[in-house]
Amino acid sequence: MGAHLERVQRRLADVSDFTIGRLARYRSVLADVEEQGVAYLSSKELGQRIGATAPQVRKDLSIFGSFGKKGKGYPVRELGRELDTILGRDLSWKVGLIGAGNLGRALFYRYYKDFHKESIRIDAIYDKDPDKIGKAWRGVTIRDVAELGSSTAPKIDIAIVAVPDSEAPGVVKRLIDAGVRGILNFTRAETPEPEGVVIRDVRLVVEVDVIGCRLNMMRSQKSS
Amino acid sequence: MGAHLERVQRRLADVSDFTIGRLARYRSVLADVEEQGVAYLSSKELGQRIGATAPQVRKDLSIFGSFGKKGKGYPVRELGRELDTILGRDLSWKVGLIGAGNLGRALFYRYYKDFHKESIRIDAIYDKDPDKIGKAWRGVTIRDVAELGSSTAPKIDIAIVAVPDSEAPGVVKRLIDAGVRGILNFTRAETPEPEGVVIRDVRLVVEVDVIGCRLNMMRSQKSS
DNA sequence: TCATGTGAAACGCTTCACAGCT
DNA sequence: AGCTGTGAAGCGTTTCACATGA
Repeated sequence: MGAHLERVQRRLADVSDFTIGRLARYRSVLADVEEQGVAYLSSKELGQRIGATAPQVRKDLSIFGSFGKKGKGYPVRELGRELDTILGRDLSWKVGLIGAGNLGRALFYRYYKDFHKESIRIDAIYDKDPDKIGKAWRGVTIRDVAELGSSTAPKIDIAIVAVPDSEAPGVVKRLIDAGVRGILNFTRAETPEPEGVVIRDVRLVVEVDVIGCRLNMMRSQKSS
Repeated sequence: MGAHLERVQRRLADVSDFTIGRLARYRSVLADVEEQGVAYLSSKELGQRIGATAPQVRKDLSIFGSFGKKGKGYPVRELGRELDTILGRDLSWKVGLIGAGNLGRALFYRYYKDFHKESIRIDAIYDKDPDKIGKAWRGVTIRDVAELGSSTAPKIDIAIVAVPDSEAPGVVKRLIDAGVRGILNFTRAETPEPEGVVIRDVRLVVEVDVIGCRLNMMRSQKSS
């Protein structure tokens, strides 16, 4: 393993999810501007694209090394590749979708559409409905969730969970037993996060509640 | 306006989105346990349900008053109503969906299904596709986005944006012009957040990247 | 002059410890 | 004994100011 990669991985250990989220968005911006033929981007420009300050961008990137050229900015292409490594994208994780209902289908096609730009592809789909099992979306066959973890089933690193709320706890348990270590959960279910497993939740109702609360807040400030 | 409500609104002013997000989840838990006939819940129990510590729960709730009974815990029903007020749920915001594609449909039915438990209902849908305009989902008619802001169109407080990425900037601008003050964005687009407007983003690709990065991190820790 | 990289300060969130009530 | 409410401490993140280099 190269000395550089080793340093990246050591430093990665104490980086927050906030920072990682921003790194992911920097990468996405860089992919966009690279396509447009831009060679250098300053921390200010990069920050503006995602609503972050210039010092924030510099701090984030400086964790892993000195990629910028003073007086010029950051080399778009080079920094993009660097972020691919930092984010672990070069390991090309296998992403699986659990739940082929309305939401599952929507997510599948969103990621499918983004693939050209974002290089994240769902390459396995699981459901428990016999009517769906055996069908395929864009060439990806829908398999029986019961197969999960069996030797015949395709291996998954990251699972996107879009099953009904009531089934989520069981599904998550099964995923973890099957060796899946990363889970993106779209259900209301609260799932314990065992050591060595990464779970992130997208809570649709909470998102709307937070917005409603902020609006409530603004209303009362104005009227006082 | 009552003195109590006034105090809630003053304190709301300097509360973080983290706290608001937890308040929303407490409310959701309380709705669940109220249905099961539980009368009191301790900060410890409430926290466990969402993966928060007991002191965290107490701090969060103490911002707005003293709702608990020492030695007993928090009265489920009462605290639930209180959180409804704090979150501004009693104002019953009008929620609109922009974009009636795969993702829009999925979100519509998710919220529709949750309505019984969560009381968030999408009551207006907009799209630009002539084939979709005029159709209805569960009795909610799909209208032309061009109508947005016109006097004939139903008023929206909070918009859920699920249009293609390329159209998002224009749609968001139009929403703000039409007086919408809360936006939940599911596209990759980066949109400036003008004073007085609340925007929250759900970035599907970033979520997967963060998980991938954490897995990368764990891998290298183990192997060293 | 322009923009990076970075230690130090500022800020905000979470945890802790314990007083106080039932 | 059990659990809440809360000031203070601890910890982590962001911002700032400036030294450094092109």
